[in-house]
Amino acid sequence: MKHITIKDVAKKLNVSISTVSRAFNDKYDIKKETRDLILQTAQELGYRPNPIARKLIQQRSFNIGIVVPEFENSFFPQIMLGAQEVLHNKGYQVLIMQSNYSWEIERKNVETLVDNMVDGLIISLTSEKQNNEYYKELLKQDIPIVFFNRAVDEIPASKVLFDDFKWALFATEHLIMQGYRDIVHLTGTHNLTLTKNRLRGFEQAHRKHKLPPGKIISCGFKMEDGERIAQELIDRNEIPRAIFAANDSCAIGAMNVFKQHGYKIPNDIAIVGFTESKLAKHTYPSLTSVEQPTRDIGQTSANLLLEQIENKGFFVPQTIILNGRLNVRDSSIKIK
Amino acid sequence: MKHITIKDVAKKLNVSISTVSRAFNDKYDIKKETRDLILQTAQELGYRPNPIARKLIQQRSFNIGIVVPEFENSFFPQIMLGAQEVLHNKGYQVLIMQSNYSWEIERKNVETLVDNMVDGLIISLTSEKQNNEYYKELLKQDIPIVFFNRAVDEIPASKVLFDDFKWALFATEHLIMQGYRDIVHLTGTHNLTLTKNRLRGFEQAHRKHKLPPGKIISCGFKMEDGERIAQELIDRNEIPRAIFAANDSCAIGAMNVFKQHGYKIPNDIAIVGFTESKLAKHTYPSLTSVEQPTRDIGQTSANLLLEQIENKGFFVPQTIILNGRLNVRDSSIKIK
DNA sequence: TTGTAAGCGTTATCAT
DNA sequence: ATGATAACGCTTACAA
Repeated sequence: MKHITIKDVAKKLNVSISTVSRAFNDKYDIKKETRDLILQTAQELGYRPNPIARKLIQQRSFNIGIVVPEFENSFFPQIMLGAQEVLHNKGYQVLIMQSNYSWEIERKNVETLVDNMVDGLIISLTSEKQNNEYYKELLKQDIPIVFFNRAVDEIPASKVLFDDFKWALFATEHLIMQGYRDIVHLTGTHNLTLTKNRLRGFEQAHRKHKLPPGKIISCGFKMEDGERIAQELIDRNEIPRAIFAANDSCAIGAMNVFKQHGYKIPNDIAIVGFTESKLAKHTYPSLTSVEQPTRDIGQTSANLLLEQIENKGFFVPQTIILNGRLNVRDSSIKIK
Repeated sequence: MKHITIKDVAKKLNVSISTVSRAFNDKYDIKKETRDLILQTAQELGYRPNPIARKLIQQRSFNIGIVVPEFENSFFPQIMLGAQEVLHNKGYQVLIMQSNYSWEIERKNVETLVDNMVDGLIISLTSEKQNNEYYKELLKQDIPIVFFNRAVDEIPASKVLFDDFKWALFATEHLIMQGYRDIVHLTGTHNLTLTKNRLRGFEQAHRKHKLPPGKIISCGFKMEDGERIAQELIDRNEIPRAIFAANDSCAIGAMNVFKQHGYKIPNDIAIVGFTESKLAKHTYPSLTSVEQPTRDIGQTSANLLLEQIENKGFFVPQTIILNGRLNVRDSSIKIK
């Protein structure tokens, strides 16, 4: 079955295709009656202007592309919800792609989106090294991009970020204030800026409170990472009094293993996570964690992007840093 | 900055645009040397064939659209991962859109995807009523669609489903075998086929074991729904001995409220959920639940779609029903 | 107010 | 093996 095109409508009414086109694009002069007639018969015929053809000529699509590493952890989904809200309101449709934490796939994703002529991109980087030149090239071609969550200084684009240093400092301080000493930090994936910043916060907290530096263990962001580290600590009989993990998955993985081995949380080991996951509230005991303003991140990114789309050519890249919250729960309460 | 087009490459090498085009589409005759030369200079110039133009003429895009209600619960994300795996392997890119449980947005999503000329669609319906005529129309236009999770009989398309009846029966039987009586079923969202099927399974289990019919409470799929129902039961002092909830969120919501009021799970109330969420393993106590083969659902849907794309015109809609698993955990263990 | 025709960046059908 | 040229479905000067 063939698609109904502008020609079919034109033929049916014995008008030119430009007239039909005009009926669908208010900005031109056209008699009200003809327009109504055209719109009506178009509807009857089931005609919808083909946006592919439209894109080809107008070079814009009213589509926005979002690329995220995954959406299993409700962190990215919530951000996308926030972004979608704003973008829908402005008449944009949102195309989402996931990179699966692979920079090659991320690259393909972005290319696909660009190929589809999205008007702009919202991206959370998977790698801080691999695609930088490519992104710079896109930016040079005046394709609006906003990065969030993970970004790279050398890419001159707008960014929506979180102050990992500050909140890691707060999270660690919280443990210190509760009276815990001998705190171990389980770091995130190696080499990531946010990993480094969370680590810096951890260290700064110790300095600020004139404590000897805390122990640092390279861990990772997955539950298995936390499980592995906990097992190693148990095997080596080096049980810390408290743990500050670089994210919730890792914290929960460690917590589970400790629990299985009979350790009580927080009585034997207190634990604090980072980047509030849906799980934190529901684990036993519930997990103290730093919450990021996910919805706000999405909205802010979208607004920044829209601004950039509207002032294409002469806009100044902005970096917005949003605030979070420390949700104190049972895993780190003060023990008597 | 202007986009580099086929013309730029042609001009640079003093060949016709058709030759350049041929270099990019193996199927035509072209001298190896010219092709290599063209490909190389194209690379240097940063030229990539514009897929929009390509789509316009070829009427295909090697893009597949997936529409889901949400991706906060890891259920849909895992399915998409499975689908993406298969589709990437076959050279397709995957565009994802979320309907937010609104059939209007779902409609817009599908329209956007069709407008972008995706070669096929994988959809989980949000409503079983609202867009049916539209989908039938698309199918008539030979647009390949596979529905999964939620589908409607009257739409003649391929479907990948789960046997809700059977697994609700198993789940309920599990409670019965553990010795629990006075079981209450918290149903899912009203009017959905899967809600009805889970309910039927619950009832059938009672019949099969010659028990008086269990109590049924209309609940919903959200955590708040479960919380509300639990609160009502407590207020009315109608504490059941066991609960079979239509999904995990609802089960967990109810469990939390009961726990807050001092009830022990499963000693006072046993609970079984449905459709394994990531949470189930981590709640306290851990939640017995029916697990759907999410990854398999995604892969199967993708394969069905690819088959359909390749045999466009004459294919027979298939319905594939996949198997699940009951993960027995602490919330429903036998009490002494 | 409406029609004509050029053009968006490709591919595909002819010739050559 | 390569080049002209029509076509894909639409928008938009320009002409009428």
